[in-house]
Amino acid sequence: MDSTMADTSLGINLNLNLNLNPLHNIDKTPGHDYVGESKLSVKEEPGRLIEELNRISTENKKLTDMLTFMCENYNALHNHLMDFMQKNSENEVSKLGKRKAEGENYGNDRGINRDTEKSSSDGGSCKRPKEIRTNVSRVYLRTNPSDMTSLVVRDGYQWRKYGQKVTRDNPSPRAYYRCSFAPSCPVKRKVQRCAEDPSVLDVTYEGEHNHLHPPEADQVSLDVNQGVNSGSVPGSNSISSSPKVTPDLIKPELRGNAKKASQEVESPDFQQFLAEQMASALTRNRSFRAAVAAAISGRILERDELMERW
DNA sequence: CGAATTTGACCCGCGC
DNA sequence: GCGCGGGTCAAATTCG
Repeated sequence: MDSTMADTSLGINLNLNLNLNPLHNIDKTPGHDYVGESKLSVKEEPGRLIEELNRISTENKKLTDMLTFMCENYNALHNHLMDFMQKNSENEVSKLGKRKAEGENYGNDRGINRDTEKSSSDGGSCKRPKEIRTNVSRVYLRTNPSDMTSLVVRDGYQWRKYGQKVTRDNPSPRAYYRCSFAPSCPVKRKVQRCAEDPSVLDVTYEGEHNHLHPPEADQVSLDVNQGVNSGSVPGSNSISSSPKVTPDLIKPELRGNAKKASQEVESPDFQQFLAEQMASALTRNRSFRAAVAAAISGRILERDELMERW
């Protein structure tokens, strides 16, 4: 989950009411004159605190519910996207015909396996059946129209380019990358500009990462050529409207099983973790920080005006 | 100077 | 068998 989780595109409006209790927004630091609660008697204080605690608890519960709801929506959306992408890649394979479907199957360690493949086919009829490549995902990214030559796509993983080719059906070259984050990682990536719309990059991922996603510090949001909007492509097979492209190609065993995950989601620890993650994601979001800053400064100004009137 | 990228050569499967 | 095209290799070059 990243900062995009806070996106209103999920159809959820997180009304972070910063004016819940204006009294508590007032700065209580010793250096400031504070006029509000000091008039309360010592007897009234515990009751008021309990009341306040209850209010916060209720609020916390509401927020947790909203968060859970958002997560459910996100997961549902993610599943839809994956189904959609899988269906499209299947259609593509059938369209491209037998040759391509088979040709892509053995792509991986082709050079290494050449001999073994040959020897296995020497027997004549006992050719090794070529399995259908299932872990192929395709992503389209809109790039900056001012830079139509670069094929750099940042998705958090570390890629090493090992080839470039001009293909027959597309005048723009296709770049071949291998995942170099882990030496043994078999994942490959092909990047090519769309023939119809050169501002769109067609990124094909093949295989499963046998390692976890690189640490947060190494991750860069997928802004092709830095600071460029990625987006949907009308009429394309699959779309990437998320600022980060992290195809779900990590081996299932690394992902953990779904049942365990759902149990974890139920646990209070996870709920707290989720809330923390959300908070962290929100605080990383520039526009959110700006909104908070504006709201806080608004409150401070409001308080100053009140103080002046007093 | 080491790592990453470029690029021409090569390999292999497929269609004719 | 030959040519075409996609994919890969590896030496040369560039970059930090």
